[in-house]
Amino acid sequence: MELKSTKSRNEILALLKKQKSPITANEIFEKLRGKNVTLSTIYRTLETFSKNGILKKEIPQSGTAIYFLAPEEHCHILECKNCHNTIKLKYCPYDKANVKIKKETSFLVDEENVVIYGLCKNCNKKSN
Amino acid sequence: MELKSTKSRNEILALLKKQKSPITANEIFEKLRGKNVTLSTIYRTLETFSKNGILKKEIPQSGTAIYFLAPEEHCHILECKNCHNTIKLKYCPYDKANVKIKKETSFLVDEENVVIYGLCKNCNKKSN
DNA sequence: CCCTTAATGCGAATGATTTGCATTTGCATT
DNA sequence: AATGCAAATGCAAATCATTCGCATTAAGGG
Repeated sequence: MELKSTKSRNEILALLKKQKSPITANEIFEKLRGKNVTLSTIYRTLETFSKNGILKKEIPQSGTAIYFLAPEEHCHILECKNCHNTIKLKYCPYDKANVKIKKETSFLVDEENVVIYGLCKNCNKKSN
Repeated sequence: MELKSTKSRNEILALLKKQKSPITANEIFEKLRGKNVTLSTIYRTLETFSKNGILKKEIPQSGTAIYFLAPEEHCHILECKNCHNTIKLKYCPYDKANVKIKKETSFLVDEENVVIYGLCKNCNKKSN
């Protein structure tokens, strides 16, 4: 009997569900202003949800953790560093490469990062 | 006339050169105890070196930045999450996959992370 | 040797995240 | 509906990594 249903948790989960791209704890805090949810509660909830496999937590190069609903099965999200739009890949683009690495070096790659950063079609054009 | 040669910088660079695996600012600080190098100097030096392409800085899932000598050309380092030994790959295992992604989605993957985490041969055995 | 500017030391500030502790609340049980 | 207890929350203080301000020092070109 762990994981009680509380107002804060429901708010946070609902927000994450309608969220298209990964979000930080502080952004959640901002978006829930007026709903009386503390930052520490947010952090604790995100931690709990992550441990229970409901959410995925990642630390991008900015250094600030981002959270998003854990995908049902292993897949990847392409996130544009510029506009933050995302594209969900239905397959793992690197699995074959990882098998090759395993064969050559016996090293088992940990496919830990679901989010792959780069530039989407639009932003790539602009930046040229 | 930028980038002066100073005692601190030489110490830090020398350390990084004999370092087999990526290291944090604080670890550098520990290893240079007695050499009179301040943490802020270390951070500033690492920043400077990174900007000048001498070092590469990455933020792994632990959230604490790691630094290492910038590889001459694009390549990858396999780092064991358990024993921290590293294997340097001479090629980029993911470049073909990234070309495929580009073709399919027009998304240009940013090959930002040089370090790939996982388990080496030995540690993989033990963990089973 | 002098001068300008970058580099350093030190401590304080920052930002993200965690923690201690008292209080509240969910929820299973009377 | 009342009770009990562990889990959840709020709040403020603590922690950790990193950055900054500012006075002092030292590189290295002239």
